[in-house]
Amino acid sequence: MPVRDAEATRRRLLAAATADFAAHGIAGARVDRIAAEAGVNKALLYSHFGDKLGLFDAVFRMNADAVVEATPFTAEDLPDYAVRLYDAAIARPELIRLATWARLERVTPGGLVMDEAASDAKLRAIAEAQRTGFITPAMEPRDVLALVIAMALTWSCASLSYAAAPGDPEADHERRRRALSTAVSGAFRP
Amino acid sequence: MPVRDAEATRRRLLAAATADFAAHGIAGARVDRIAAEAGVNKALLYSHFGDKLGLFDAVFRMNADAVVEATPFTAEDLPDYAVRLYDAAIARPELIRLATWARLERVTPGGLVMDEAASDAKLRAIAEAQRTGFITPAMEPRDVLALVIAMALTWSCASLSYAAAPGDPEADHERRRRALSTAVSGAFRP
DNA sequence: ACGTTGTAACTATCTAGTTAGTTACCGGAG
DNA sequence: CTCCGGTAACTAACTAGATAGTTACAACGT
Repeated sequence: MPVRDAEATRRRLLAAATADFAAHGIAGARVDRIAAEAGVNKALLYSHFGDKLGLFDAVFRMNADAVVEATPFTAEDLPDYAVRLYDAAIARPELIRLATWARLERVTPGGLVMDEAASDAKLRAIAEAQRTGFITPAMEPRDVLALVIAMALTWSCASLSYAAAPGDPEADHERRRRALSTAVSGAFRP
Repeated sequence: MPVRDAEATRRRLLAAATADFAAHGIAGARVDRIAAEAGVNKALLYSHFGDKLGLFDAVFRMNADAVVEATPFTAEDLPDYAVRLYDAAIARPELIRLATWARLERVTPGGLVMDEAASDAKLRAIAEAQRTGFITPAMEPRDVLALVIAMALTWSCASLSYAAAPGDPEADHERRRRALSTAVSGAFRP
């Protein structure tokens, strides 16, 4: 590999920035700390990303795409989708933190993580599952989707009720998965 | 009223600090801005609250107590409790934001808003409602409570799925209340 | 030779927290 | 009633360090 590699530099910056923004938020993150952690000169960071906000947006977009692609949506089996989302949120808390910072410090209302296309596809799948009797037709698809996601993130690191600790015994996780599955199953039964 | 009133000064500081912390978080809030907004000298702020974190903790405790007392818990009617919590979250988004900042920047795992006593009382009420057949005994009370709260906050300003806008038409709120009520009702049915 | 990649040092501004001193209030002595 | 002294409430100005962003210049590779 070459001594000079703009692409690799960019990746190192994004990795360091992801960690720092997830830990401290936009206002709390430090540009010098990120550059030092990445082993990159600060001026180089600015030439790549413009400013601190530009760096945050790049970090957020990258990670939001990753998480959406990582957990495929199954409208005809919402409990399973919820459980997989629970696992993803526990396994990668920094993504949840990043999204929460973005919500608080950047975009105020509306959708956040998913783009229009990803969201639309899920909504259509829910409508179809309502027609075929997997999901109650008593709610609008967008409310079904929002509720399932909220339920899956009940114990996430940004939860206002009760956040799971990283070192919780597997039995706790298993108990929550069962509770979540039961609750989702009942909540949207036709 | 006296020209000098330490208690009134304290209240003005807490009010200004609540607004600033809710808007910008701990790292983003500015001590000078808070003092100026309250019309209080900065040194006075420090004599009252020690430092920035001390001020935040005072602000958070005050508001957390207020919200817990404002929405009484009814284990035998969880859908109604959820709807009242939804309304509270929409009406006072700054409380939700404050709690979310606290979660991200201060306490990492475990409970957040409620103290031991308030939480215990709710958990016992849920256990009782499980015995009397209002709530499924298939889940532990703590999971029931966490899930209900998470569901009620599905559209709150800190939601990762879809945040309600302040100016949403009443029809949207009504639609969400019905969806929430239906979902909660189904999720914990025995 | 020349654009891309990289660096060290710098600046202007901001920020939490402090200090040394001033003013209103209040209870008691005269 | 009024003067006095102590104390609590309050203030202007300051400090030391941090912070985002810039500049002028050097080295690499092709």
